[in-house]
Amino acid sequence: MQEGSRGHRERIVYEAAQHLRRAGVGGTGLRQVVADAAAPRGSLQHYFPGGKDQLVTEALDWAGTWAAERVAQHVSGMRRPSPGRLFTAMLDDWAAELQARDFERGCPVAGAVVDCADTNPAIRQAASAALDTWRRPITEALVTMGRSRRRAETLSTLMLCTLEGALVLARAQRDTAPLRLVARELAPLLDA
Amino acid sequence: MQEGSRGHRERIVYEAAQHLRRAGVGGTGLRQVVADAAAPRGSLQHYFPGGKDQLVTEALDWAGTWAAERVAQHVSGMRRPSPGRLFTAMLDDWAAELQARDFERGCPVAGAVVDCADTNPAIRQAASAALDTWRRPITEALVTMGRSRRRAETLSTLMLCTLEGALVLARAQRDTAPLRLVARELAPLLDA
DNA sequence: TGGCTACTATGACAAGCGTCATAGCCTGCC
DNA sequence: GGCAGGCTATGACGCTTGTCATAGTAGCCA
Repeated sequence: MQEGSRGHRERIVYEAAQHLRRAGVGGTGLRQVVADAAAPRGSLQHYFPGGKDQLVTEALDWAGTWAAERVAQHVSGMRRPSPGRLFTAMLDDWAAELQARDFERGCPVAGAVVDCADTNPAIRQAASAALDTWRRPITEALVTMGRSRRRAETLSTLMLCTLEGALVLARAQRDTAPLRLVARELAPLLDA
Repeated sequence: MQEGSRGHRERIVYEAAQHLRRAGVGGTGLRQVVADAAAPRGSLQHYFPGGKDQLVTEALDWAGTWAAERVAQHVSGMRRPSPGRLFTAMLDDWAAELQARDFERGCPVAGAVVDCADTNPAIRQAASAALDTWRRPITEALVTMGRSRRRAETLSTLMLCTLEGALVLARAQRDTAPLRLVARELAPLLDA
């Protein structure tokens, strides 16, 4: 049953990430996570002997690489690539997700940072690493689009900042308007 | 002792807001709040019969008006006002705060949204209201600086989005670089 | 067959949480 | 003086949390 086991482990990590998106670290209960993952409770201490910290850390890792892959998909799916178009695609993606799930889930990294940046160094570090993982493919794409590496790093950081903040505002007012607004306003600057 | 009493109430609200900034709603314990406020525990059920929800709501209200006043101070303190300069002043303010407190505290609104947007309608609503309270003086200032009202609304939203996101990144990597970066990048666009 | 390993099951633990009930203080007013 | 009411003190409740100890099961390999 190695397949089933690894399935359990992966499902737990995935479900933990989804819980982070919904209610942050403090609002994520381990019993609920395993229940939603349809995994046995015993798997927790078997696969994650490091406890909640380990699980949250792995969830952030997973989220970072997932976001990076999503960026790659956007890049490869663009007919005429440009920084502004990439940014717009990412924002559209998030807007659709928020809309579809009734603003239930935001960004797991934000959830971790807001709850743990000052209280849990390991989780803070994992959140920072996840942001780097997410930002790297964006930077690379911008380089491919002709920006200098230095400029690309700056723009990718700007994109992530604006995206994260727009997510907060959007969830607060249950409206995707902020997402669309920042895409519209920033695209020209990114393409300049 | 009416002074002392009102002092207690206000200190509790203030301290609750500071706890929100540090660890979000889930990480804020009421016993710790009253202890840090040097207030008696009994004041909780006396002043806040609505429980934690009421306290968090009032803390967000307080934070919103505080932020609005801070904006007004920045505006009135600027020799040659411009949207970009206002934005830079706000970001500098936050950067200094993060630096001084070792990245301990972020934005209370973000803490509330990330933890409660999907689980607590009252708090989500209070967070949204706080953002409006914060954004209004910014919008008004931009109108005074010659922008159309419609344009001012757009720009103030953009400013808040970027600020909130930059705070998340800055706390994640314990570096004020994102704050300085977005100020530098966005100022020209705001002044255009 | 027996043992070793991977995984699961379950109950218990201490700690913390928000909330509430109850009683006591202390001041001001009649 | 005596009563009323704003405020405080304190203990307890029920619940949930993360963590752990312990036992149990299933499958592979010798």
